Amino acid sequence: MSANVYDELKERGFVAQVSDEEAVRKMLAAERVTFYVGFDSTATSLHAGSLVPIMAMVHLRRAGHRAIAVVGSGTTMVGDPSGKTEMRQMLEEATIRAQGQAILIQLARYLHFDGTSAIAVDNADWLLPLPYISFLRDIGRHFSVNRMLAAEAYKLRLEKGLSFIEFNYQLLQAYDFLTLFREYHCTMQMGGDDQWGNILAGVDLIRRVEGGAAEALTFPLLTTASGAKMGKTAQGAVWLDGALFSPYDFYQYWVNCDDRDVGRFLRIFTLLPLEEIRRLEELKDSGINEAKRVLAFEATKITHGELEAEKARQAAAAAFGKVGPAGGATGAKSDVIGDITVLPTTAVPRSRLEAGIALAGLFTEVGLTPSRKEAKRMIEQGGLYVNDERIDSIERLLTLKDLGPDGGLLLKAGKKKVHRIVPAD
RNA sequence: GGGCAGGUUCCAGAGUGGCCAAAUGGGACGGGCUGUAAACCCGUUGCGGAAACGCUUCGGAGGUUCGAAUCCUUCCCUGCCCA
Repeated sequence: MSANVYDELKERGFVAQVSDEEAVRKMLAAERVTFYVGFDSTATSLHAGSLVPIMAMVHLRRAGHRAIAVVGSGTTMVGDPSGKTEMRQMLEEATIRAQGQAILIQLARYLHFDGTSAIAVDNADWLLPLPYISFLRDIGRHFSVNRMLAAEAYKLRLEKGLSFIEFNYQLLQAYDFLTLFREYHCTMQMGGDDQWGNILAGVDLIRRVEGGAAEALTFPLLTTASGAKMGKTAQGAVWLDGALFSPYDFYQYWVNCDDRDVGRFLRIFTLLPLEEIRRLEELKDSGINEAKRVLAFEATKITHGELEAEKARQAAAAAFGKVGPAGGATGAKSDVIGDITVLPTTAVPRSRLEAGIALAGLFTEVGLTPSRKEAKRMIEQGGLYVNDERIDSIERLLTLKDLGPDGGLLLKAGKKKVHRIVPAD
């Protein structure tokens, strides 16, 4: 059992706040610690932001500790008001349950639940049957409304309105921790920094009710250097589910990160040794793209597997390898002219190509542009390309003549969004 | 339950009968410069149309009017104050 998991986590940037740093460090060095992280069942998939707790769990588990992943179907029915401006949309119980199941399956990919060193539970199992009055008497009496109201997490909501149901969230999360403490001797809860108050409430509750000692650790809420929330793009969340967000796009998400974020991201989202990361951080100017490719490959490998990561890498190399007629300058690395066929592809009936296809429609059809109107606008602005050649007129039709030697052709929207078209008979 | 103030396009926020597809700012997107980065500069930002123009939008439903985001009725929702 490594003596330094805590220090490793800290050095990698996983630690925002800890209840008692010395106690946690000692505990993690001396014994097999059971810890937990909760995940909301608000969607059918987790997104890139959730990788922070996931990776922390992976590190701890590798160091010999026991991980409990709690899917929060019970708490999701209530909704956490912490740091939120508005009340969360109420979801149906069946929906929440189904989403919880999906998330559990997703988590299994990283944690390989075996019932002993990685355990999966759903808090709906113990929260839903709770009897109201005895819950109030046993648990509710330990909570001070005065203190809750003073908490920073509720400040926003006191201005905008906070309903009673949400006000109970903290009690439920604290009760989760108490339950896990009792059932599994779980002594540490981790979560995003916005969960600090909720986690501490659990630590307090364990002390008051059981006289037990438990610890809290939070992760920094990552934002990108440009201020955006981690794991969000203009199109929406960076889902971990390949069906919602393709491995190729996932790979590109990391490649396109801000220079300033590369080091931080390598530490958190990859398992590369720190020495290797430090070496990559030394890269400057255009060399830093090499570090980004490593980041993208490693991160994609963890979420989608090595095969998908490799495909994504090759597709990116193909799309940005500067081999097209328009690419004057030679690309940085001409080692791999990647496999172009792994790019997102749509087959179009040959007859349509014979007749000639209006481009604005086709770009929209394959999802490169949201509407024909937008596609036309982009053509006017010189933002759409066929085989790396700028489309100069909205009259332009796509025909068989556009097919390249490989039998397909490439559509580009902007410099980065690519889609391959192949004829179908 | 009573009183007051509100619900506008991705967000914030103007607009109070025609000049409104709707100011301004932010965001986003495209172009330029670069390194698939940042910063900066230019442009775009409801849908359809090559265009003329048409269509759908201002919480929901109904109504007044030649004409409504703007007026009336009613319903839903939010905030504040009082109970």
